[in-house]
Amino acid sequence: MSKGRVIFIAGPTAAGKSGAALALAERLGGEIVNADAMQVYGDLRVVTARPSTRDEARAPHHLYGVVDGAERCSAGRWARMAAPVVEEIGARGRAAIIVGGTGLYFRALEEGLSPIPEIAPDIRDRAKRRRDELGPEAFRREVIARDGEMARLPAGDAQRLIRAWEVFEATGETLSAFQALPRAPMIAGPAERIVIEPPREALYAQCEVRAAAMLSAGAIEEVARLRQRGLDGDLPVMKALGVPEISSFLSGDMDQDACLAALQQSTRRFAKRQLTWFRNQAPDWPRVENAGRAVAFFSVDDG
RNA sequence: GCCCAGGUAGCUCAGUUGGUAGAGCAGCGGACUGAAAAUCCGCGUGUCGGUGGUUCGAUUCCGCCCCUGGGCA
Repeated sequence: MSKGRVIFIAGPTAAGKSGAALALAERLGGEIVNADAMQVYGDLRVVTARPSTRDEARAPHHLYGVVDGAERCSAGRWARMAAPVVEEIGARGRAAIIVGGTGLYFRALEEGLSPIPEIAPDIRDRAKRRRDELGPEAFRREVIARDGEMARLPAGDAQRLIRAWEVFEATGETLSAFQALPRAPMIAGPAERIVIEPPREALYAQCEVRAAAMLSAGAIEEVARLRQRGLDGDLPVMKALGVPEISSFLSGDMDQDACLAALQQSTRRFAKRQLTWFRNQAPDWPRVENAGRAVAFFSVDDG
């Protein structure tokens, strides 16, 4: 009946994606797969608004909290985990409902990534050190000298320039040469896709409600625990929305009101960036304006 | 009621010796191939409270009115 169905539910934070996925999983007898870059980390439950254990009991959930905060996930690593999970769900004759706000992850899964070898972490450290010693401008020039196409990147875009540098350093080939190679989708068959895109004002209001709810639901304790691990501030977990803000509160640089305001603002800004991403990078995905419509959208042509 | 001080962008304010105005914050748009809740790039969005007057020209000067603070009664 829902055999082999692969459903993508994307959209900005606080749009109601998780709830839609759960309702749909129950209705279709499906299983849920996380496509959110931060919800993969075990350390962050409250702060990433991960589904509760109660929700997780209502339908199978995959790839939530599966990576330790001391490690780095990545689009590639996630897609390599997700592809077999989706495959297995299909083999069970159930619908795979992939839900999250990380557009790049959906893209990695349906289009594949360029076949670039795994690069040892110490090479990235070297790239960072190199950028520190040369300065942003000279570092950019060094990257361009090896890979002319990287001239499109401004000197400030440390992350992409470091990536280009490390790929060349590790492989002797340019990043753009790899990116010119064909990519292979990581899942079979087309997925049914949707973007939940609520009106801006309503979405921002939801962002604010969510931020406030988080703080009174244990986010502060969660971040305090994370801080006790003494992890490198450069790790992805340390950059999740709420972690920097709550850290400032915990170290006394901000009072709780300022912390809430800061968290609300970064949540709004994040939602805006997501809207921009989907608007321009996924223009052909159908749109609905709220979670309820997303559920209805996939329920109609079931079977 | 009278006397001061103010009314300029969403907010806090600057400024124009008369030529329709600019900062910070907020906001908006864009880029996006293994850190993507990341990392970048770009953009002032305005009846200068209202209304008359003087002037070639008023946000600026003058009159009146309205509003907000503070003071005196």
